[in-house]
Amino acid sequence: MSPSPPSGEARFSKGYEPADVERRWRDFWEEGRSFSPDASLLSGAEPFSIVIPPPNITGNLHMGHALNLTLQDILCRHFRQMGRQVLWVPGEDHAGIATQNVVERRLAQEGKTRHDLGREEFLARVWSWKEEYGNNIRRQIKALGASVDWSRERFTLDEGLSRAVRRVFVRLYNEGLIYRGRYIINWCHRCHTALADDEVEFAPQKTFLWHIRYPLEDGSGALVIATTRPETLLGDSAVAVHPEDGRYARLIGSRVRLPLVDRLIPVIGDSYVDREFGTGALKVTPCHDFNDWNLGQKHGLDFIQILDDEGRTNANAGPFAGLSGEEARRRVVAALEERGLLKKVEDYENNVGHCYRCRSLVEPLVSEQWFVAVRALAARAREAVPAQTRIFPESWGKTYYAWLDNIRDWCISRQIWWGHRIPAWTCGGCGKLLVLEEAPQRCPDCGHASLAQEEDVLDTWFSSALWPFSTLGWPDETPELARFYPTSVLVTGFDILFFWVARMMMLGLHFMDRAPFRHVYLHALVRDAKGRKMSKSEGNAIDPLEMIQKYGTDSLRFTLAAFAAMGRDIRLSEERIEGYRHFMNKIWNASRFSLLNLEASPPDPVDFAAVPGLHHRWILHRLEELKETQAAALPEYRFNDAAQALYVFFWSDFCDWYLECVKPDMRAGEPLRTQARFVLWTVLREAMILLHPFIPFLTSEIWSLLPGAGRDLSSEAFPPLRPACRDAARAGRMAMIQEVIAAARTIRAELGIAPSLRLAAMIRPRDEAARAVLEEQRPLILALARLESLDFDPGSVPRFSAAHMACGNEIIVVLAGAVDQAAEILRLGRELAKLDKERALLQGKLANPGYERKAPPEVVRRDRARVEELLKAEERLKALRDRFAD
RNA sequence: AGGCGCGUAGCUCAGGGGUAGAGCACUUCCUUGACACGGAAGGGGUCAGCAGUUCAAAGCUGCUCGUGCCUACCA
Repeated sequence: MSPSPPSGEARFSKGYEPADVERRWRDFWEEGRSFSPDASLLSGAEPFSIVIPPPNITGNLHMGHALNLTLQDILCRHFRQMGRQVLWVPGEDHAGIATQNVVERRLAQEGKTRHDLGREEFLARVWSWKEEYGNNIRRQIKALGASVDWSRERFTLDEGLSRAVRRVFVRLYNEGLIYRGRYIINWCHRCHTALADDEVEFAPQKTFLWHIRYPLEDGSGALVIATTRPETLLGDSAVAVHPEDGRYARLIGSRVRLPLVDRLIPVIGDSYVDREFGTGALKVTPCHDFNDWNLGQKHGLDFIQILDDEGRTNANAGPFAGLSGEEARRRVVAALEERGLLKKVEDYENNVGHCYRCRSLVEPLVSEQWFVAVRALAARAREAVPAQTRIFPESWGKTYYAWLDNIRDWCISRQIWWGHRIPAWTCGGCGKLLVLEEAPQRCPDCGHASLAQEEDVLDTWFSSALWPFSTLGWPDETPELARFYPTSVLVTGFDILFFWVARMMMLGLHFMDRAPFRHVYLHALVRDAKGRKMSKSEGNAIDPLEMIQKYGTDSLRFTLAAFAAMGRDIRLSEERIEGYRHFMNKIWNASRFSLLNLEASPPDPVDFAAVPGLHHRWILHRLEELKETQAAALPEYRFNDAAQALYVFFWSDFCDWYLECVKPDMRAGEPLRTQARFVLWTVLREAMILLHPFIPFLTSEIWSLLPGAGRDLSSEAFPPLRPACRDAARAGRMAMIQEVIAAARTIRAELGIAPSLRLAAMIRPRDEAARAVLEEQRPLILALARLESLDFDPGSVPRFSAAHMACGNEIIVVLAGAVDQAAEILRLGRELAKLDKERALLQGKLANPGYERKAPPEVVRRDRARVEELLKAEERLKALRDRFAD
């Protein structure tokens, strides 16, 4: 069955028009549930499974998604052809903070905040956003032609996945791997929530380094510290110096008087302090700096919090209480200056953290949060690479290890509403903390019924971390889980190696006892023409949908595949997409030509290994090589190699040569025509199969028009290998014919002879073997070089003629008299210079004493033969030139 | 500060020990019954620089210069 086509001429227009074709095939694939492995048949063929990196529901797909989906789709379609049972699970991510921000921004336009609506109504608003944008994203995944199994689509907040999240949370809690406590964390004042370490992005900022005097307790002077955050001195509880710093060592154990606050704080020694930086003395504010927090723990210092979760000073700030951070800084600096405690102020540039979702300033804050103790999980995730999971390209392994080796506990609670609410309740009676999968009715200890659930939700990445098994049905023991876990490969950008990949590794290993993927393929980031990361906010994004509209999905897909060389970023250029649209058109027209020369039913079979035509044997040989390249490249994620091989095969070999060779056959009688039809049909047919994973729409359309095509192409198997068609010797003979034809064309072009003019030509073969081949292929040479006649072994070369060498064969074109002889002499001179240069290079190489001894024999033989050939060619060309010069 | 990567044709990029490739752009000719989104023939490159390894280096090694990214506790 095929989609209902428009009939007749419209179906095979002169140029390929993707829009209509794509729409029809999209509908067809969707209706047919073509890509849904039957659950009752989950056995037999070896499985191949991928879980989609779920796009956020915050907006539209960008070019990174287009790349990601294209590469996965190529793999899925390829392995389907290879007979594997393929499952590609689609889905979307609820993207906690990001989505909440988007919806809050929309509310702000109505002049409301989420607090005006209340939790329940706000969540209803987010859900309706999700419906709208979830559909949008689904449409776009379909637009790209992704062969996902929509019947198994999941959403990180759907009922099943929520159950998985609660199960995981409770288990980890009971195992002591999740805990709650007051710690210093990253706090985004704008999003009003905690962030994990990797959700903070650092950016340089111009600021000042304030040098402040802290008077010694005994009044004998002052210790000068340098800081970028003078206002936090209100919460200082020590000054730290390096224990071996000659300037300060004697002060360790003494005390200094904290300016403005007048509190006595100790001077401590710690080798953490960098003697070179600033004054070599460091103020320690355990509640407002990560390092100071560590020092505070280590040295048992006081923890004095002076800023609240709004970033405003609290009662601990004494006279400076109730101010914004900025205002507090201004006033503290002014007060210090007034008292003569500000020694100097330097310009300074430092790195400050920003929220990866809203870009606003992130500051350390001490608060009560939930954490995952990751050390043990991380160790296991580290061990699993490469034992269970191979990373491509391999070099990313180092980065993966480094991150896991230095990992800190993962802060998983977020003070927002959109997400998985933490399944923990506090009993209003006895205060007991209950961590349970389902809401309890009453406290098991005291029987009290007033139980308050945690307000916080989980980090979005917590639910994403379960994706490879939660989407397959876990915690239920589903057939899908048994069959498709671990998945075959995760295809994703390296930018979420830590956020996502490492965490899936940790939780997958912990809960499934197996790493979630056999391979992780990290592809490039798509950047703009200037090499910047494409992003909506920067306004430099190339919209994939716009490209699809302009050039067609297949053009975009093929471009992305051709660009997807491992370990390198992609700078997408629209010109390149346009270039590959031309390729699509070429495929379309070559098929159009083929179909015009085929009949309604498949041609009668011919024994491939016995077809007489050299061009047939050659193209069949090249086809075998192409199959080999593709079958080798795709399992190694060398998409660009496969794409390039397809391009060269189809355009250079098939269109430029084979089709031209076949044209005379089609005008000839039997059996030539039948043979040509069968080989042409076979090659085109198999080329469509090989191209299909890259450009599914165009190939499906052509397939549906091919005689005897049968079912839809997406369920067609990889073409059978034909070892008997591999014939490098014959392919080499064809190469010689091609060169001879090119030689005649070169003469024609360079001497400006009209293409319409049929020329008489002569040929002096290199040797007897070459003579046999050339004589046999005389009709082909006549046709493609547009010759009137081709004589072998002319007794004498006519006075008006031009010559060119091809693989040691001398091609002589007889000119019609009125030809510029001087031009030919010049041309021969250029040709000679070229040959001479090459020969000199080779002879130099051969003259090297070690060469013959150490180089592989076939290389030496080849070079020798080439020199011979060059010498002969030069000799002949010189003779001709001399004669013309007379 | 460490780690990773990149510097190849005018531009965007493949390739990778044994005669330099693609797309776009450029020159000339061609509407030859698939395709002008095309065909044919060309021009254009000391493959960043230097030194090594090798019979042979654009490729491997080291250093230098330029450039990009990631990680990190420089107040």
